[in-house]
Amino acid sequence: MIRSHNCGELKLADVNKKVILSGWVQKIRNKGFIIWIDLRDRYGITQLVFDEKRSPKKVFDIAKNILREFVIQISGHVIERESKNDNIRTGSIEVLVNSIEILNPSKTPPFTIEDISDGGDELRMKYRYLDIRRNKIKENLIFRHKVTMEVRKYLSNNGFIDIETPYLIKSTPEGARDFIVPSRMNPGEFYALPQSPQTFKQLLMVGGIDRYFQIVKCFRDEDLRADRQPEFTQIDCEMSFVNQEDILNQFENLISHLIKKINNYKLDKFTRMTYDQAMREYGTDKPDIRFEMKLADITKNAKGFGFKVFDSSESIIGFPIKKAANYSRKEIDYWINWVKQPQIGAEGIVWIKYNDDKTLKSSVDKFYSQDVLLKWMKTFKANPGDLVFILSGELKKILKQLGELRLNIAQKIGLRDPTVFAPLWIVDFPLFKYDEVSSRLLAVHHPFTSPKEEDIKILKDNPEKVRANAYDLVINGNEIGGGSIRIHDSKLQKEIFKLLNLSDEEVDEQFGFLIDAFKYGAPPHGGIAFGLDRLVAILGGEEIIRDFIAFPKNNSGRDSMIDSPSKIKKDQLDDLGVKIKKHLK
RNA sequence: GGUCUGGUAGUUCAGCUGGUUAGAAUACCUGCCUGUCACGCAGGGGGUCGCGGGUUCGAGUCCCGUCCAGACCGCCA
Repeated sequence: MIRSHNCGELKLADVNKKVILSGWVQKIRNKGFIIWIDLRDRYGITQLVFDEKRSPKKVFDIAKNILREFVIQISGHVIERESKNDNIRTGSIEVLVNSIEILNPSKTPPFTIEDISDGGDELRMKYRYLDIRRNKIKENLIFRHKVTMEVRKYLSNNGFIDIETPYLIKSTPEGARDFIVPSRMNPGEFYALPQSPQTFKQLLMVGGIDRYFQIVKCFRDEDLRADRQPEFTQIDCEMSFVNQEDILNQFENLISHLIKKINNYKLDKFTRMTYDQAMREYGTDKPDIRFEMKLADITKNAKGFGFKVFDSSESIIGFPIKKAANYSRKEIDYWINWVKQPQIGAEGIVWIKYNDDKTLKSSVDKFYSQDVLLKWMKTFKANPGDLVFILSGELKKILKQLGELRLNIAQKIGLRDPTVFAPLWIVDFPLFKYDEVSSRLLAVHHPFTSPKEEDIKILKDNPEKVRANAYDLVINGNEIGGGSIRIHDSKLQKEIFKLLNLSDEEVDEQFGFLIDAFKYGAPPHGGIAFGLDRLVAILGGEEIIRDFIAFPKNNSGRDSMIDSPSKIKKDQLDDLGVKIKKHLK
C-alpha cells in the first residue's frame, strides 16, 4: 500500500490510527530537536512530526536531509497537536512518523509552490506542472471539470447526443484564418483545423440527429488577447425543428441551471435586447448591464449654438455617472486623457456637473444656457449629484469610444461586482456588414445564418438593413455564446452566397457538400455555441481565461513549456512536399 | 501590421538628473534554537544588468537596432 489516507482527511477522530501517507514536501520547519514537514497532495496538507526523542534515529536523520518538493511516503500514528492550527482542515492532528521512504527527490523548484507564489507568469507557464500543484490552479481545473460535467449531464438529460466531428477538415477563406495541416498522402494538399464544427453539425441535422452537442476544441489562427487562445473549447449545440424562441429558452435554462448548480446563484428570466438597442444605449453589442450609465443622444438639442466642436459633429452622445458631480478637476482630466490614448482615439470629453443644488457647471457654459443644459439632463436621465460625460464625432466611432469609457469608469468605481451575474440575450443582429477593405458584404455571424422572414424581400435592394435570426448570450459584458437559425433551403443559401460575392464555382468548391445535403430534405434547424474557457472564467469570477486552462499558450501563440511551435526536420518537410522560404530558415 | 509597458541575484523587484565595490525581500547553503505552522536568530554563497551596436573620460541608467514577455488597436465569419 502506498497510502492509507490522503493528506486532507485526517481529523481528531483518527487519533491513534496507524496511517500511511504519500505526497510532496510543501514546507519544512526544522527546530533542531523537532522537525515538522507539511505533506501535500491534491486533497490537502497534513503536518508530519519527526522528534529527536519519539522518532527512530534513522528516520530522524533522513528527515534532516529532506528538501522542498521531495515525494515521500511515511507511516506513523495520528496524534493530537499540542498547539492547533485552525487555518487548515487537518489542523488539530499531526502524524508522528516512525518510518519514511523517499520515493523521489526534487531539484529546488524555480518558484515557491504556495498560494501566493513568488513566480511570474512566464516562469509559471514554463513549469506549468509545478504551477498546477498550487491550490489556485488546481482548484480552477477542478472547477472547470465541475462545469463540463454539469453541462454534459444537463444536455444528455435533455436528449442531446454527444457526437465527435473531425479535426482534419477543409480550409475556407471566409472568416478567421485557418490552422493548416499538410497532407503527406496527398502531396501539395492541406487540411485545416476547424474554427468550429459548423457545417458538420448542420449535416448531423440533415442526418436526423435532432439534438447534438459536443464539448470540442476549435482553432483560429488570429492574434491573441487575455481572453483569446489559438485553440479554445466550445460547448457546441444544434437542434432541429426549432425556432429562435425554442433555442433561447432551451439554452437560457442550461445557463440558469449551471449558475444555480455551480454558483448557487438564482437568475431571473434573462433580459433581451436588440442589437440596435444595445448599440444605441451602451455603444457595444456586449453590454454589461450590472449598472446603468445608459447612453443618450443629444445631437438635435446641441447643434447650432455656436460651439464648433458640436456643430461639426455627426453625433453628440453622452451618459451620466451617478453621484460623481463632486469629481475634482484632476479626476475629470484623468478620463479626458484616457479617451485621448490612441487605442480609444477621442479628442476630448465635454462634461457637465449637475450639482446637488440643481445648478449646472460644465466645460461648455460659454455656449449653452442652464435651460439647455437642463434639457440635456432630462435626456440623460441625470439627477442632481450626477456627472455627465459627452463625446462628439462620427456616430460609429463615438459609440465605440463611449462604450469603452462607460465600462472603464464602471470598473474603476467598482460597479462591476463579480458576485453578480447579469446575463442577457442580444437579438436581431444584422445579417451583413459592409467591409471597407474588400469593398463587399461580409456575414456578421456566418454565411449559413438565416435572414428574418419579413426582411427577405429587401435582401437584394437593402442588404445592410436585413436582420438575421442570430443571437448572442452576454454575461457581465462578456460575449460567452452565440448562434443562429440556419438556412435549410439550398436556393436561399445560394442567394446569400451570391450576395457575399462568392461565385458559383467558389461556392461549389467550398460548400458544395452542404448545398447538396440541403437538397435531400434538410429540417429547419439552428444552434448555438458557448466559449467554455470564458464561461468557466466568468463563473469563477475572473476574466483571464489562461488560469482555467491546464496548458495555455502565451501572447504569441507559443507554449514555452514544450517550446512549440518548433522547426521540423528536412526529411519531414520533404515527405510533405513543403519548402521553407530561405529568409525564414 | 501598429501603439504602449517591461526585461537587473534561483525568484519578485528597487536602483534619481550617467559617476567608487549594483541593493532589498524571498528562495538556497551552514550553524543555533524544547511545539512550529509566513517559525525565529546568526552567518554565507549567488549578477555577462536580455542581446548587438553607438554617444561619453565613464552606461544598469542616454540613443539606435534586435529578441523575449505582457496589455491593447487592427484582426477574431
